[in-house]
Amino acid sequence: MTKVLKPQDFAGDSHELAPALIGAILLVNGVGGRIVETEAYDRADPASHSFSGPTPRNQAMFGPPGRAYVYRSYGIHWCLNFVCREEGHGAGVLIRAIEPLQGIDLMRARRGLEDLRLLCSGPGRVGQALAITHELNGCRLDRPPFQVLPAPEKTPVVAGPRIGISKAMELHWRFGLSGSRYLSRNFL
DNA sequence: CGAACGATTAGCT
DNA sequence: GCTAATCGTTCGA
Repeated sequence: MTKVLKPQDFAGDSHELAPALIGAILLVNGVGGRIVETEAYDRADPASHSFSGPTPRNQAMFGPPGRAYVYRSYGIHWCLNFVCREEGHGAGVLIRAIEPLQGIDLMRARRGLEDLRLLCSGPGRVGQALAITHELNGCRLDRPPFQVLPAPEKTPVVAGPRIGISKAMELHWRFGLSGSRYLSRNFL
């Protein structure tokens, strides 16, 4: 019986939780794999959706930690975040890439793609492969359909600038599993 | 009420 | 490397 991460495990700062989640297992209805890339976002961070305070879209970020914040990206993709820190703070960790491990055939069917390497290597791709939609916004991560298992003690993590943002580029809040071939992009 | 803009991706040059 | 696709959210008038 493997222990799942509980809400209190998500109570830390986003830039501390994001690297700690590298190597953790994320499953949605039993489908998913190992988290190999994350990014941290914070209320005091101009690049964060929560920077300007609560709005209808980002309300989940201001709710209790240990829940999902799901948003639509570019009108096309669904992206998954883990809400962290204490309730009302508006911090979260974006799940940018996972290494496919379970339900691979189903993920291939959802993505219309064979290549393992392209299956979940990007936040929009993760959303499509795991069938993430707005219905999961605000849902607890320690209950079905979610399952999040902790990362091993020794997990080599690398950091770098976040991707696709135009503000706060100096914050190196993108984290990856060192040497993984399932990253959305390599680290310099 | 209108307009600009994305925490992106796939496909083409 | 460059750009279209596509639409909800946010902000200014």
